Amino acid sequence: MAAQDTQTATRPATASVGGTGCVVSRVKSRLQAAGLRPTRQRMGLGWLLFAQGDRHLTAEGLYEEARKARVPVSLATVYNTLHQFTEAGLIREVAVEGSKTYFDTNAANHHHFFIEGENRLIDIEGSDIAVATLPNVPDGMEIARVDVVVRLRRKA
Amino acid sequence: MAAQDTQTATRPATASVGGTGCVVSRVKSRLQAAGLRPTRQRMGLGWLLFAQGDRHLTAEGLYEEARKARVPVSLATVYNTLHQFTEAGLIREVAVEGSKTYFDTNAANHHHFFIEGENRLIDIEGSDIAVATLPNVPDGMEIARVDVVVRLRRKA
DNA sequence: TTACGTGCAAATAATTTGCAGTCCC
DNA sequence: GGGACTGCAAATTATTTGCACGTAA
Repeated sequence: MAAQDTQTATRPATASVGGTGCVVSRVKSRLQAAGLRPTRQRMGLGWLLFAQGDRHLTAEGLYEEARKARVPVSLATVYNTLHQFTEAGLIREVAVEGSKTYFDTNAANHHHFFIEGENRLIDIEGSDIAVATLPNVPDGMEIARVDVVVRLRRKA
Repeated sequence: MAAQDTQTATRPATASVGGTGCVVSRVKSRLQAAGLRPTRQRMGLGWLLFAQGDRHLTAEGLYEEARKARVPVSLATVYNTLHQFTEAGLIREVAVEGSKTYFDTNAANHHHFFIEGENRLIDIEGSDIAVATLPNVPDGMEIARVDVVVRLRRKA
């Protein structure tokens, strides 16, 4: 069943838990649903992550944004929080080579363009790509996820 | 054209440059074709990399093998050499999340299984997977490569 | 109150770099 | 011989951890 999910990019249902319409309370609800206390830092980072549509960022990047947005938080907490959010399924890590780890605020299955040289990620719309035939999976294993990265370079 | 290559996994033509049949001289030829002096270290690492079929390894891993095989080489040189080989197109980096960088001795386009928990990579046979529809590429860009990683987990 | 969070600084882990000495062409 | 290559150790970069203090339930 994981195979089919690969082709869709719908938001997870949790996006509207406790949907009062207010972004802040929605962030709060998502945290609580994940068993995380809605502390000032987590609320602030959650706001930055979820209030602006789908984004791809690094821990450093989010830390920088938090500073600009006057969210009082340390870099270590940004790392901790990103991992907790990932564990909770609110965001996910994107597998790209390179030293830094990128996090994607869209936890639903979808794929990416990766711009070589710029180290930038762009979402690929769900309907624009599909994995046709899936390979035989080794015994005792199942597919957790299928990641597709289309690497782009500037045309000559 | 990059799109179609995605589905094939044939070895690159360079694999047989100067093919006298002897593995050592074949490694030597490949290095020279890439403009790299066939030094003892590069020959040794080239042997380890190419004489055993397709492999996926980290710098640390190759260093360890070199030690066991009595190839005198330092870790720094292993890193340098892996990057030079990558630049020359003899091997390639595989994009998987995690701290370590994996190198693949098969530089041809093909895809991978990634075993979660074990951090292990397995080749997917070229014919077993295919990307059906490719997305529209942004203006001025072209596809450099398409990477597919099928993440596997042990069945419950 | 009290367990969970957070900040800071120090610790790791992977990788890169500077430079003196070595080796291939 | 001379530039390319290598080894070592020190430097960098990204990330994690230990521990004292703060704060939500």
